[in-house]
Amino acid sequence: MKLDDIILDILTKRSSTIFTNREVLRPDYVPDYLPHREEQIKELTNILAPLLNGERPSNVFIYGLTGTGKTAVTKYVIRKVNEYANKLKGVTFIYTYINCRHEDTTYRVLRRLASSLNIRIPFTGLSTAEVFSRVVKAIENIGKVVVVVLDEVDFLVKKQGDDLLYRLTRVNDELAKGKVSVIGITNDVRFMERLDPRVKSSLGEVEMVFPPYDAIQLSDILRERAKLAFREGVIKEGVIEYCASIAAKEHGDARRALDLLRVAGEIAEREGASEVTVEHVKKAREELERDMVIDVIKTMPYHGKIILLALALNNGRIESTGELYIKYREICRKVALEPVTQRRISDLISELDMLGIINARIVNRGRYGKTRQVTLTVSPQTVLKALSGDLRLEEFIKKYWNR
DNA sequence: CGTCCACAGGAATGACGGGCGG
DNA sequence: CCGCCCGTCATTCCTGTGGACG
Repeated sequence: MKLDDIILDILTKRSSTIFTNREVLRPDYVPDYLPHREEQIKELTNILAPLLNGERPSNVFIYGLTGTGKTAVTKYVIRKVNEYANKLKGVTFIYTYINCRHEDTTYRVLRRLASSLNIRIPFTGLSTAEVFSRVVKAIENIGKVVVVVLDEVDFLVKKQGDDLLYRLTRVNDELAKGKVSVIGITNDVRFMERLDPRVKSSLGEVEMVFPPYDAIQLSDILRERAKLAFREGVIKEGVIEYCASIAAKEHGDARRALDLLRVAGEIAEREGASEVTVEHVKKAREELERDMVIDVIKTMPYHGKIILLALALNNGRIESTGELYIKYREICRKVALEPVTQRRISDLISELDMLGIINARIVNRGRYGKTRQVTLTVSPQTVLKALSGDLRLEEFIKKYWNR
């Protein structure tokens, strides 16, 4: 085959035999139709309606597990309100969406907010107080309502406290012209308990709860998207239901279901298959797990990796923090690395737990103390594979595991 | 029924590297 | 270029705690 032909071949294959538009399966895509969220859409629209007249809507606090449509509904409603307002009377408000998982410090959140108000703030170098006052000044100058959506706001509060929330919800007192309205989104059940009562009352002017989807609702969502994403007839019988049932077991997470469907499609395409089958979904599940683990491991501090290694070499389960610490020290000795303290290990365990790669359950063994029982949520093989990117550990694994 | 285990996890602090304004 | 501020990793010291054991 001539090179030209090869290139042409690849390019034509790109116009996929499986997908018509895979973008609609991506987690940040906001569809035009959100099944089973009519109630929430109505309620939020009601709350935000005052924006049409340039009035400040109540602060809203939205709670719901991951993949229950909190973000999609919020973005959707704001977009609609904005379009409608623009048509009717021009720009009546400004809004900014900030994901606090990525912008997890007061400073970074403020910087994001600032940039949506068209003021430039350096990466670092200024005090947060200075940035805050610049933002306030900008809001004053613009003189419109600013809607601040803080997604996964628990990340911010966990790290930096609720100071920023307090000040944002109070800023209206010092402003003559502009106004701020905060929409906080979280999937942490116990988030509200940790807030200062003053913040609690102002942020929670209105509270909304998004219940998880059940398997049937997930199927509806998937079918709706599959219509847009796939060529007709490529999805085999039972595939959608299978994705839905997996996701339903994992607390009704629609994002998870969509990921499974998308990756299954990608695998089918890679294999040159003409249909997406249940087998593809199974493979997709494994691939997603591997990707997640690799991602987490890459961004873990070195000693976190060693903890995972210790866990993997112990069949993914260890009965107490103390025991894990001993195993950890053993590995450190063998790879000639200075171990960190148990206190630090404790934090690393928490971090891994939060990321969902391990399960750390607190158990009370009475006379024998209180500790955490740690279980890997992914297969040890996956961890070992992910870890083999590291030279030092790779050598260790070869020596003590693969013999 | 009080003790006391084996930790959990908060608070304070510090070393270090990176980036910006001046 | 300096000084300031930040985020990250880590240490030290600490107070809190559910329940089996004596």
